[in-house]
Amino acid sequence: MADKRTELQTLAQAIVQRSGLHELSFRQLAERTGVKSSSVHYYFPEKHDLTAVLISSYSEAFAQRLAAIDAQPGSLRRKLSGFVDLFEQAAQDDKLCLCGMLAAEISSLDERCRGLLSGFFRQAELWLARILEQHQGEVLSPLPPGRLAAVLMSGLEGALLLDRVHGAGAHLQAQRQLIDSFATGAPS
Amino acid sequence: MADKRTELQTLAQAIVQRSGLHELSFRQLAERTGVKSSSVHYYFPEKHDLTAVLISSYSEAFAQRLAAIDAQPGSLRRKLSGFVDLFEQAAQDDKLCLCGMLAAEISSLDERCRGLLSGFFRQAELWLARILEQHQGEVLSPLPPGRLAAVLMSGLEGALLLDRVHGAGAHLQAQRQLIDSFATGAPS
DNA sequence: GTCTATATACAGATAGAC
DNA sequence: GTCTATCTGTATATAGAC
Repeated sequence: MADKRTELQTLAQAIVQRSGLHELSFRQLAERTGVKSSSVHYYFPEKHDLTAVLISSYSEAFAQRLAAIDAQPGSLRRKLSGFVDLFEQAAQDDKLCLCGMLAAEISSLDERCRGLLSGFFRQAELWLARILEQHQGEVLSPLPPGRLAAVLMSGLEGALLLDRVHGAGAHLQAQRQLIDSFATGAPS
Repeated sequence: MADKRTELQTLAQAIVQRSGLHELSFRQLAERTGVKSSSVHYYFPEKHDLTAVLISSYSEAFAQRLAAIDAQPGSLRRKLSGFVDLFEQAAQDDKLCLCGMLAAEISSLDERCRGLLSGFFRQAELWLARILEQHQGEVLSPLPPGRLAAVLMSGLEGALLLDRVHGAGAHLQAQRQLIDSFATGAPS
C-alpha cells in the first residue's frame, strides 16, 4: 500500500460496497489498518469527507474504465458486454456498485455527497446513451438511447442487489441476455 | 390505528422503506408512537423479530396485490402495467420496496430474515414468469419467461433506487417503455 | 502523523415495579 | 402493557501531548 491514506480509502471502499456506509466506522477502519481512530480523523476529518472522497475516486476509476472500452473498437454488443463486466467484477467479490449501495442509503448523505452520487449515474448513463447512439444501426429496439440507457443502468444495479439475495448470478446473466436480444453483433 | 402493535409495525415499515434498517431504532419508534422503548421490546423482543415481521407482512400484502391483478382478466401488457404500479406507489411516497432496501442491507440480517427476503423475490419472479408463460403469444422477446422475469424484477428494483438519486421518475418510466416494447396489447 | 484520553450521543436490550 | 432505571457497547468527534 502506497500510504496510509490510500490504505484507509481502499479498505473503506470495500466495506461500503459489501456492507454499506453504516457498517463503516472510524474505529473498525483504524483497527484493521493498525492505527487509532483519531489518526483516521487526521486524514478524513468527518465521515462525510471520507464518503465524498470514496464517491469521487470511484467515479473517476469508473470513467477510466469506460474510456478503456471506448479505446478499442468493437461492436455495440462487445462494448455493452464490457460495461456489464464492470458490474460482474463487483458481483464476484460479493460487492455492490459503491454508488448503488449509497443510493439505498441516500438519507444518510449530505448534499455534497448526493451531488457526487447523482454525477456518477449521469456519467454512466450519458456514456451508455452515447454508445447506443453511435451504434444505432445495431440496436434492435424502439427505445431511444436515453431510455435504453436508463433501462440498462437500473437493470444492472438491481441485478447486483438481487443476486446477493437470491439467484447466484442469474439476474446479471439475464441482463446479458437482454442486451444480446437487442444488440446485434453487426459491423461497428 | 387498530392497536399499538400495528401502529409500531406500520411506522417501522415506512422508516425502513425510506431510510433503511439502520435508521430504525426502538427509541425513535417509541417516541413517535407515544410509548417508551421498553414497550416496543414488549411487542418485538429483538430487532430481528421486528425485521422478520416486516418482511413477512410485506410479502403477504404483495402477494395479495398480485392475486388482485390475476383476478381481473386482461392482456399481458395490462397485467405487467399493474405490476409496475406496485413499485410506482412506493416511488411516489419517496420509498423503496421494503425488500429492495433490505437487500442492500443484507449483511445486517440474520439467517431467518435472509430466508424471508429470498422468499419475497422468488414469489415475485415466479408470478412474473407464470404471467409471461400464460400470455406467451403476446411476448415479443426471445428471452424465456424466467429470464424475462429476472430482467423485470432487477430493472424495477434498480429503477426505484436510481429515481431517488437522479431522474425524477425517468427510470421507472423507462421500465414501462421496455415492457411496452415486448408486450403486445393483443388478445389475452 | 500518531498517540492517549475523553466528551457526547445513541444503539439494543433487560430487570423489576406498577 | 407500560413504566423507570440501567447496563453495555459503539458511534462520531475533538483536545492536546509527543
